[in-house]
Amino acid sequence: MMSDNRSPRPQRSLPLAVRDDLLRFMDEQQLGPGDQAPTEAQASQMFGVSRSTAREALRLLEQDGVITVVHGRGRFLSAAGTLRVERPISKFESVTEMLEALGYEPKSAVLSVEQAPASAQEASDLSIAQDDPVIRLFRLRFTDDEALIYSVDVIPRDFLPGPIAHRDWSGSLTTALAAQGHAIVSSVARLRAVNLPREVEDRYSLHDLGPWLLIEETCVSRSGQKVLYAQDYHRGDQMAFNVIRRR
Amino acid sequence: MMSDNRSPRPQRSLPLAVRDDLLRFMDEQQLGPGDQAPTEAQASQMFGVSRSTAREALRLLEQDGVITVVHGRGRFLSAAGTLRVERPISKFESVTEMLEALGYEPKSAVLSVEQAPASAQEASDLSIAQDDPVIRLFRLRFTDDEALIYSVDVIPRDFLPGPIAHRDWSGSLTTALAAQGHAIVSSVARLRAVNLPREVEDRYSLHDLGPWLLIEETCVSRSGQKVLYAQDYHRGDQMAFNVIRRR
DNA sequence: CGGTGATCGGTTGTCTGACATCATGCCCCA
DNA sequence: TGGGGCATGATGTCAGACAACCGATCACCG
Repeated sequence: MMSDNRSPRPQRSLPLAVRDDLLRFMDEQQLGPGDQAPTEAQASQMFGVSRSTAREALRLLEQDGVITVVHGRGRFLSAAGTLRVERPISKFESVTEMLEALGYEPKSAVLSVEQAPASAQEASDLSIAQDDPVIRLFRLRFTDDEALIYSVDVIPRDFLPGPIAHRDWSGSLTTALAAQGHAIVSSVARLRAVNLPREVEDRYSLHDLGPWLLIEETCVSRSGQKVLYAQDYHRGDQMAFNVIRRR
Repeated sequence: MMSDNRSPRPQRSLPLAVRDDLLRFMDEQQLGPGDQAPTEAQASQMFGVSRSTAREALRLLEQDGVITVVHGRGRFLSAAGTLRVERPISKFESVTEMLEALGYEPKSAVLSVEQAPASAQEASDLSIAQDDPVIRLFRLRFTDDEALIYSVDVIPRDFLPGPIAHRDWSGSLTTALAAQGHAIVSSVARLRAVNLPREVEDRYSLHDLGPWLLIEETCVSRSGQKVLYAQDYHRGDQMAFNVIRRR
């Protein structure tokens, strides 16, 4: 029997901790697709939590596609659990975080910053009024003199107060927004294969770098506001993205 | 107060029904981002279910990014609810299904079919032994004489028995596999922006169609077997993919 | 008068126990 | 031997209670 030595730091919620315990347990037991996962009763006893909490933990596993539930029978390992994928795109992370996870030391060149009234497109994407002031930030991420990402970020002016001239824009926008109480918790993104816009190619000498993967992303803060609209052009020969798909 | 006229048709689970009721309710009330959603107590009373069920329904909404929960305060609408995401890529669908959902009438040209020993790459991707026999299927999807997708499908021979010469390869591979008891339930995909391989461009006259979005996808069946390795090249100017991201 | 800590009402998180519903396999009987 | 009822074990739902947390109010004290 396993002890519930989880007393010192709940920190994250109990169900999350139990979920991880369950994952560890099933990993140790070398369970494969089709095998039965611990039942609610077993899980609650194994880890010393109530059935509700155990049930919640199992539901988290179901949400991740690790198990599927059959009423009256039990829960069973699904095939998706065997597919481990690192950094799925469905997990939000900032460009900075992503590059660091890839082992790059992300350097960032600020091409320009400006404050301007929102275009119709931007206003629509950010659910603000047209001509509301926004900050537009053009940057180039690179490593070892190799361009990796050309990005355009649009932020409603209110979310990032203070003079734009004296801020260090080379750092992470998401942490800057988080410092203002607008931590990003989710986003909706759209992926397309494109060429870099001609004028960008010309202005920054980014010719002949092949196709780019454009990610247009609207980011939502914890309070439910759209705080950032980003267009990130990723070098196709350098960057790739993984995703788990389920029926 | 709302009545619980849900007696005749449970059908789908109770929490799912309550979730939809909640969505309708919040829509009628014209709640916007930042507004508070019904509490667990309110929801359980409104729809005549226990608090556990109401809680579960609210959790489903949270899972969809419609609301965010704050311990001790309540649940609040997120702007993500206003961003409706059609056909998120995390939801598995076959190329045929996708094209139909886009309103295309997918026509499919079989460029070639062959049986051959698996390459090292293919063997690794499909977790089979090198030189195990596989079927290789090269196709072009198009509509109105416009090429949309160039695809290469690799299937271990065992999963699709019978003579390969007399099969209609223009239909959906996933349904063919499902008919053999190998229905695809999940997959791992990798997205990249690329140019079409030179020899493919030349052979099929696919020049000057701009960048392509390459999706390399390993599909697994319910029993956990890897039954299909697909490379789908999507025309960048025609196809785009959406995804919801969460921290 | 102003700051500060206690208290309270509201909300989500967790626990306990019970019953309903569903799926399966066994046993008994016709 | 075949079939139906039933025991068993699993998830689904219900009810009630208490804990943890947050925000606002209010009384107290310097």
